[in-house]
Parts: sequence; structure tokens; C-alpha cells
Amino acid sequence: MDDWNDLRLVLAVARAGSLTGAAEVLRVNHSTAFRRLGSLEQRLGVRLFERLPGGTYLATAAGERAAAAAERIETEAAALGRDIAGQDVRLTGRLRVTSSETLAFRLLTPAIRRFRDAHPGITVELVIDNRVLSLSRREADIALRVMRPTEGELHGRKLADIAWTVYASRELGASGEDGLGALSHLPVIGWEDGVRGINAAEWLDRHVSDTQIVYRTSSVVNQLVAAKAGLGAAVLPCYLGDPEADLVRLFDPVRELARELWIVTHADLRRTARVRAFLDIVGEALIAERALLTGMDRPAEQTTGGYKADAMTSG
Amino acid sequence: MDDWNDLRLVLAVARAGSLTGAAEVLRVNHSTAFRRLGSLEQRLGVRLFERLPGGTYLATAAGERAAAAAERIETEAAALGRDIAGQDVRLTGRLRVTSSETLAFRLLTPAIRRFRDAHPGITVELVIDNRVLSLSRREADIALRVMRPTEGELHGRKLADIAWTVYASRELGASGEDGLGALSHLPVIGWEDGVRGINAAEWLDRHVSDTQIVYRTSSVVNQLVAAKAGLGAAVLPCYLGDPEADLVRLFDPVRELARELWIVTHADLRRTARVRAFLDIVGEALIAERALLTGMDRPAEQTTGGYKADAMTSG
DNA sequence: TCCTGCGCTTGCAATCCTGCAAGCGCCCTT
DNA sequence: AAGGGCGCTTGCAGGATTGCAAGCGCAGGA
Repeated sequence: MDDWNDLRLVLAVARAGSLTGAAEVLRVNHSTAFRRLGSLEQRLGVRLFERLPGGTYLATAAGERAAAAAERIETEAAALGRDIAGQDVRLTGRLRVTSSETLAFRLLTPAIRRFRDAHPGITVELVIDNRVLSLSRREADIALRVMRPTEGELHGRKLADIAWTVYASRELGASGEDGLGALSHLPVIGWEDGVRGINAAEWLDRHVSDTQIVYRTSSVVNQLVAAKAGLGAAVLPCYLGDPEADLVRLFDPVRELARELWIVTHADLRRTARVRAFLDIVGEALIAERALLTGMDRPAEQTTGGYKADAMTSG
Repeated sequence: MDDWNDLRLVLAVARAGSLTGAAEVLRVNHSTAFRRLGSLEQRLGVRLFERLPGGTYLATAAGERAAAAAERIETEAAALGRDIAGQDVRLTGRLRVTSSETLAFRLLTPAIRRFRDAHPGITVELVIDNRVLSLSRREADIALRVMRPTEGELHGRKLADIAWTVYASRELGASGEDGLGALSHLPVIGWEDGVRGINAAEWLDRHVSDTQIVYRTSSVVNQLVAAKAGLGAAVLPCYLGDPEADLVRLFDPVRELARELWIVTHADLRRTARVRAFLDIVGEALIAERALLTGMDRPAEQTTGGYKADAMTSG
């Protein structure tokens, strides 16, 4: 097999289940992917995928065999790439970082600006994606995550706790009721129905009835904008809500909603010069914002009724 | 690492120890290899090879790491290639066969002609190489070898014994002496000094003095031509010597010189349709030549003095 | 039943990669 | 010391591959 790169295509199609999905992952045109797969199947004299109606590509036995081999090759190539990158002493080149949209919106841009000022030869690509990108497969070099890394080969550093609470516009928040009372009848901004894996969305499901949620969006920045516009109350991280003079807290930060901010890379990349530089500079810049992240720098008059967060915790 | 094919280049350079050698193995232009290696090193930001005077490329630590990964990838890709090829039911496409020059010269061409007549859609590439090509790495699909395969994953079939003996031109062989007597003072045609791994060459080292060897060449067909021209006596396989009316045997076939003819493929390719077809047709064609291969179809008058081969065996 | 959106397929032009060719440098042999 | 051979390097042209664009078909929803 003289073209190992074709196996990347096979693996991408097997994973994506479609040709266009694979083309996207590989960043090639779908017509290119179409031709390369056809050419490969012709050279091998075997069908790797059944084409099903609706564009679904289903791996045949040979396709599964090829995808399995490609996955092992990918693991080998990724480890090699990390090893080599891990020894890279240059403070130039490209750095791929993944983060949440809200962190990017409020905190990362100035931090990345400082990093770029210190290292103008490094290009930062900030990927804001709903998917959790794989650091093992080098879909990103560095991730800012809201939980401790669990995979053995990832290396992370906790930067701060992240406080969350419920916000409303001054108009909606001026009801005179305490936070809990207000939340029980205000219109509420939330996530899509049945969303999983987002702690704030799950908390909301437990504490407000479905009929109160009048606006749903997966974009937390969008929820911020909607809250400011008076559409309803929203559950937001304090670093997002507190700087907004138009918003008031309905509660002090809610312990159940608290998260941790981690900055994570693959163990093999820890010694890559530009990775270390980013971890240092951006890590310190975020640590400097601890007061904001933990909800500690907002004056009490911005919380309607001064309701204590601890009363909200269950179990 | 987005270009897995570059790793083939790294592996080839590591193995060949030179850029031009690697280019040859990969069947690309040396200028292409030069540019691709340079481009890869630039993208990775690391030197994979030290360039030494005289064109030697010596792998750096990173180069060794990359070559090791590439070797594992190669093993994976080769196994995949064999698996897929092993299920190939087409009687079309390319078949790569390796054999000795003498077999090709005397026996294979008519056999391959019969094979091609039966399967005109199959292209046969016959590689005559001093190196033993790897069937595991699919440097060839089928090999004709003079010894039983020892690697576990090769599958072979013994076709015949191969008899060898010493030939001379009618003029040189008309001395009236018995074979042993004649060999002790005739000029002799041989291999390069100190050659290893060729049984006939080692036998010659034991039985004639260095000073008798007046012509040396690694090409056994060339030795045949030289013997016919009367340059000296030559050790030849009977299938090469016996059909030549210009030559006479100095001995009956010598037991020490005997070899076995095996037709070998990788176990994974046994069920490939065109491989099976080749094994069947060419295997049968060679078996049909058993009399010639074993030296059994030559009349006694073509052996000077009728000297019995067994007298020649030592130990 | 019709329309829209998504995926497939292919022609064409642009871009990129490769081979060819030539020149340079170095080393070895005469 | 000179010449030849081998490997390196690079410009240029040609071919191969890719992206763009457009058309087709199918499925799902209105």
C-alpha cells in the first residue's frame, strides 16, 4: 500500500459516516474526497464503503479492516508528531487552542493579546467548538476546560474556581422578591430541551419548570445578550454576568453551579517551547482574574435581596 | 502529522543511508526526494538527518524516532495491503515476481508465457535482483527461491530438486582426464572473491585454488556464456548447462551442490486469485521440467569420463 | 404534489508537485 | 594536479490533483 494518506480518508469516512463529513475533517473539497475514495477503491479492487440513501457511507468488512489499521497508524503518527513537537524549541509557528465561547468572549482575548505581544512569531488559532477536541490526536494543542483532565496522558493545571449564578435585567430584577421567589415566576432563558453534559442546563432543569423557559439557545453569550435585553433570567458564569451594569444577580454564586477552570495540554507537548509559553502567560493572565472568575469582586448592591447562595444547594 | 507519506521517505532514507538510494527505492526522482525531505524538516522544525560528506545521510535522534514509527506504520500498511489483496478475486492487475537470473533465462519465460496466455489481464513484473526481496513488505508477491522459506508467515511449495555440476567447453573437456583431474588444472570461472551465501561459490572456494580462477562475475548466465567461449570450467545448474550442446559435464551432478526449488508467497496472499493462478500454472510448468532441473535427462556421453558425483562429496 | 436542501458527480481551470536538465561541488582515482 | 563520477541543488515545464461551480437526484417537509 503505497499511499498511506489515503488511509486517513478511509478513517475519516468511517468516523464521519459520510463523505462530506470526512472532507470537512480533512479540510479538503468534497469532490476531492469523492475522487480519492473512488480511486483508492479502484486500485485496491475492493469496496470499502456501501453508499446508502441519504449519503450515509457504511464501512464494509474491508473498510472496517482498513479503518482499524488507519486508526493504529493515526495513533503512531500522532505520538510521533507530539514527540517531535515536544522537542520544538522555536517560539514561532502555530498553536491551536480550544476553549468555550464565553471564556473567549470575556477573558481570553486580552490574555492572548499579551501572549502575542510577548511572542509575535506565534500564530494562535482559537477553536470554539461544541465538541470536546482530542488532545491525543492533536486536534488542539491546548484546551481550556471546566473540569480536571481524566485521561492519563493529559497534563493540566487548575487556574481557578468558576462561580455561576442567575442574572436578570434591572427591570426584571427589581421585583422586590428574593431570588428564589423571583426565579419561580420570571421568564427564563435556557438551553435546548434534554441537553446533556452541561451542568448549568441540568441545574436549570431541576429548578425551573419547562413552561417558564421562553428562549432557548446553546450559545451562552447569546443568553447573556438576551438577559440584558430583558427576555428573562439566565444562568451565567460570574465572569460573564458581573461586568454587566445592566444585569443584577438574583443570588450569590450557587455552589452547585460552580466549576473549575483548567488549562490542559498533552504530556508530550509540555516541553514544547510555544506551548510552555502559552501555559505560562495565558495561565497567569487568567489567574490574575480570579476575583472575577470566583464572583468575588462584585459589590453586594448588585444582588437583589442579598440572597445567600448556600441556601440553594441541595443534598 | 498530516502527511503520512513523508514517513515513507524518512524510512527509506534511514534504511538506504542516502537520498539517492531512498529515491530509488521509492521510485521518485532524487530532486523530488531532496525537496520533500527538506520541506518535511522545515515543517517539523527539526533535523531528521545529518548530511555527511559523500552523500551519507545519518539519522538524528528525531530521525531514528521517526523511522521507527514509520517502520511500524509500514508493517501495519503492508499487512492491510496483504489482507485486502488476499481477498482480491480479480484475475487482472499486476503481479510482482522475483527469481534468479538463471531461472528466468532458461525456464520462466515459457512458463510465464503460458500463464499470460491463460490470463491476459494480468501484468507480470519479473524482478531479478541480487537482494532477497521481502514478501512481508510486499517488495514482491511471489518468489522463486532455492531454499525452503523459514519465516513463519511465508507459504511455499517445493517444486523440484536442482542439480548442479561442473561444465566446460568440448575443447577444454576433451583432455581425456577424469573430472577431478581436469578440474585440478583447468582455468576456472568463478564469483567475486569472498562472496557469501552462494553455495556454489563456496563449493568452488573449497575445491579449486584461487590461482585457477581466471574470470570472475556474479552473473551465472554470464558464466555460462564464458564457459561456452572456452574461458574455463564453470559450476552451473544442470537446467542451465545440460541444454547446451557446446558444453560437457566434467562430473555427474554433485550432491553437495544440490539445491531445492521453492515457489513462495506470503500466507496472506495465498487466496489472491492471481497469485493462486500463478502458483498453479507456473508451478506446474516448472514441475514438468523436473527431469531437466534434476539433471536426469542428459545422455551419459555428455559427461567426460563418466565420473560419479558421489565421489566428490566430503564429510 | 411541489419545493427546498443536502449529497453526489463531473467539467474545467488553477495550483501544486514532479521529473528533467543543467550546473556546482566534492571526493577519489589516475 | 587534473579529470571523472557521484550526489546536491535549483529553474522550468508538464502533468496530476484539487477546488470551484454547476447540474442532477433523492428525500423530507410543507
